[in-house]
Amino acid sequence: MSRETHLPALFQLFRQQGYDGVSLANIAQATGLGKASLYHHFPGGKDEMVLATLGYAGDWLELNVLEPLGEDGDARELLEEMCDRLSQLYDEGRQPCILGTLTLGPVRDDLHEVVKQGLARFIEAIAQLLIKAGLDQRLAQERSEDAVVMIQGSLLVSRGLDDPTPFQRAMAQLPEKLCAGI
Amino acid sequence: MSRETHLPALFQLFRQQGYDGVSLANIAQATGLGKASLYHHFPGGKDEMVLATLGYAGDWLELNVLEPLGEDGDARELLEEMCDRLSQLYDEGRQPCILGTLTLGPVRDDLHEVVKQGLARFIEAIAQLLIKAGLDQRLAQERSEDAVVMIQGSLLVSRGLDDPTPFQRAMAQLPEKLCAGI
DNA sequence: AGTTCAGTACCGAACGATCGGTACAAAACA
DNA sequence: TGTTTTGTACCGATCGTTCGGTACTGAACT
Repeated sequence: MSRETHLPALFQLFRQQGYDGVSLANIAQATGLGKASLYHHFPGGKDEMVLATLGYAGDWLELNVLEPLGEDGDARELLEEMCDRLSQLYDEGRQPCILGTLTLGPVRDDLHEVVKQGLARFIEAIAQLLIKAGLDQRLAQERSEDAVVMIQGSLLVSRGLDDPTPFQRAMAQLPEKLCAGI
Repeated sequence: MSRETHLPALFQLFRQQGYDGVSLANIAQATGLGKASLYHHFPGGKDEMVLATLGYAGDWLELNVLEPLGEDGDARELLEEMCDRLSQLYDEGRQPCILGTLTLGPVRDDLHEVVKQGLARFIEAIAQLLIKAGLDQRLAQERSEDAVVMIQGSLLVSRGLDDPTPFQRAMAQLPEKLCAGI
C-alpha cells in the first residue's frame, strides 16, 4: 500500500470537511490505517496529508479537465466536454470543490498559496482556449474568471440549498456564455 | 454589556474562520471576556454563539439589503443600491460571507438548516423584485439564483486569489444581468 | 436610614475528551 | 537476514464545558 492508495479517501474527507474539520482519527478510520502508519506515509503530518491531497486533485484536474482544453477542435465542444468532466468531478453538484472548501476557513498561509495557484491555473487554462478561439485577451481573462466564479458559486449554492440543480444549470449555460460572440 | 454587544466580534470571527476554525479561546480574546463569561451570555455554548451570530447577520441583511428591495422604484436602481450595500457588507470583496463560510466545512445539521434558510431568503427577495418588475416567475427565480451564485462565487474567488476585483466586477455587472430584457 | 436580597456580569481554575504528534517494539515482508 | 509497515502506548497542548465564587446593582424590607 503506497501513499497514493489512500489519497482518494483523503480527498473525500478534506473536500467535504475542510482542514479543521478533519482529524487524524477521521483519516485513520477512513483509510483503515493506524496513526503510526499515517506518519510513516506522511512524515510531515496533517499538513503533508492535505498538501498531497491537493496535489492529487490538481493532477486529476490537469489531466482530465484542463489538458483536453488544449487539444484541437471547436471551442464550444471542448468547453462542453470540460463541463462533463467537471460534473463528474463534482458528482453533478453533490460534492464540493476542494479548492473552495479550503479557500474558506481559517487562513493557513502555505495552504492558501497552493489553493491560489490552483484557481489561477484553472482560470488561465480556460482563458488560453478562449484566446485561441479568437477572443480578445482581456475579455478572455474576464470570462474565464466568470466561469470559475460560476462553478464555485453554483457548487456553494447547491450545497447550501441541498439541491444540485443550480450547479447543473450553470454547467449547461457555461459553454454558451463563454463562447458568446465568437 | 449585553450579549448583543459582542455579536459583531463573533461575526467577524465566524465569517473569516468558520465554525471549526474558531475556538472559545479566540472568542474570549476577541470579546475581552473570560470563557466562563461567554457561557453566561450564551448558555448553549458554541452552538448558541454561532446561531446568535447568524441571527445578527440575518437581521442586518434583512434590514439593510433585502427590505429596501421591496420599496417602490426602478428595479435597476434598487438593484444597484443593493449591490452598494453588499459591497459595504463584504468590504468591497475583502471579507467573506458568513453563509458561504458556514456552508462549506463539516455538516452540522442545525447550522446547515439556518444557512439554507438564509440563502433561500436572499434568493426569494431578489426574485420578488424581478417578478414585480415584470419578469416571468420561472425566469425570475433562475436569475435570482444566478445572482446569489455570482455573489458567493465571486467572493470565494476574490478570497482565493487574494484579489477583490472579481467581486467588484460582479457587483458592477449584476444589475444589468438581472434586468436584461425588462 | 440601613440592611437584606435577588439578579446580572464576570472570572480563575479545573474538568474530561480530543487534538496532532512521537517512541518503540512486534510483525510482515524481502 | 534487513527493511518496511504497523499496533500500542504515550506525550503535551488545546478543545468545549462546568464549577465555585466575586463584584456590583437596584429593588424590597425593617
